[in-house]
Amino acid sequence: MSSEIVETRIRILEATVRMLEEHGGRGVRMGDIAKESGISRQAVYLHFASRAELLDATTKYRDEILDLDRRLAPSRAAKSGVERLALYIEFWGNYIPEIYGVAKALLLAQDTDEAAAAAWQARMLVMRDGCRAAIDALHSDGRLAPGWTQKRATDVLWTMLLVPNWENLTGECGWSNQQYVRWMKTVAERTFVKE
Amino acid sequence: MSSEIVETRIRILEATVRMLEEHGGRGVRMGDIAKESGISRQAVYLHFASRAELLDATTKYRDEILDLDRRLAPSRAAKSGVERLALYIEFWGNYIPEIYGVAKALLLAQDTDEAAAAAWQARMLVMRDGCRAAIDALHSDGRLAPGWTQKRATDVLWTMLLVPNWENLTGECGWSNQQYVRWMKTVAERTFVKE
DNA sequence: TTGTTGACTTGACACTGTGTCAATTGACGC
DNA sequence: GCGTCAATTGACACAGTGTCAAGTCAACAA
Repeated sequence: MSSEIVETRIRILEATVRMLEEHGGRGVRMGDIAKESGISRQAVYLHFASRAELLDATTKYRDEILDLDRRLAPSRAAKSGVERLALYIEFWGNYIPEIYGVAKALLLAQDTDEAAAAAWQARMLVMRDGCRAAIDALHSDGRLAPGWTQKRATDVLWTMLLVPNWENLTGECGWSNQQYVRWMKTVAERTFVKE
Repeated sequence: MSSEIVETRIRILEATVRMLEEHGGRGVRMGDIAKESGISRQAVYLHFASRAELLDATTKYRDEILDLDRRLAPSRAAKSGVERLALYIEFWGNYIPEIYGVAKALLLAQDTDEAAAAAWQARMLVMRDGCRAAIDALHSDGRLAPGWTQKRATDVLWTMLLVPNWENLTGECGWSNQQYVRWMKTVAERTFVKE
């Protein structure tokens, strides 16, 4: 039955998430994932053509499981640009730690793997859309600080929110995630909001 | 003569810089560097124990050649905290493109190489000192915006200036280096300077 | 002249991880 | 009983780093 195919596929995806989250996205090999799934290494390749494809599928699976859309709803429903900006940063800041392992693996695979780079980039462009929407809302309210074009402000907000920055602040600098969210909001407000 | 040893060593370092800058730090192998230096791959290992050691030595060599100290002088001589902050961002923003190839290679090697990770981290901690000095100067002047501790402001400034952010803005976002410098100054001033 | 030293060369090899291939097993439906 | 299909097993190609051993070659010294 094809439901068994699906079952194995999902078992692989679950195993991948588990391994990557456990090891912070580093040093997890195809063989490790196979072992964790309870199947042979080659069987993994029956379901995913390459490591990049597996990682890509895993991020999408993770978004589904974590109900990305529901999490995005508050920022989308915001009544002002200022609120939208704050809620988007809050969403993203709380989302990163939940996807960090998988995201990091994809981020690392970028260096050697064309397909992984494309998958990560696509993902980041989706995140950029959220930034753009927040900046646009701010602009519509007439609250975008003088000097910024919408494109330029979006670029900066997007860059600020990139995973390596979260990594540096919560890792190297020892911040809690709550601090990250609070201070990114502060920086974004001081930078982009008029008055 | 030992001057010949030095000559070969420097030839390797020069070749490494050339190759890395030319290829943006990606896909340059020990064999490529050897070929570019006009020696055998094994001869490279007579001078540098590992790829990480070579990359580390190359960044230090690059700093020397580019006269890092002289470049840092203006920000160190600044008469106010506000000026120091601006001059430090200007220094760093103009320095990154000159070391990008080598820096990127070290950054990439981090994933697989413990020693490379340590070398990069040490380098970034030196950069952090510059950030701390700027924030401290701002604080001494009583111009650090309310809400910031010196540590927290340093963390944020440091993170903002990390290479991946420069990479994203000048690469993905298509900014010129001049724009990078100008807008990072703007963000830093709005974020950290009182009034 | 011969001998030593030391940088460098050449070629083989170990190791790791990804991805491929081919032959085989074993369960299930018909 | 027969075909189908997921999965297994084991071998292998490939890339890149790093190691090892034997040999070359020039400079310098007695």
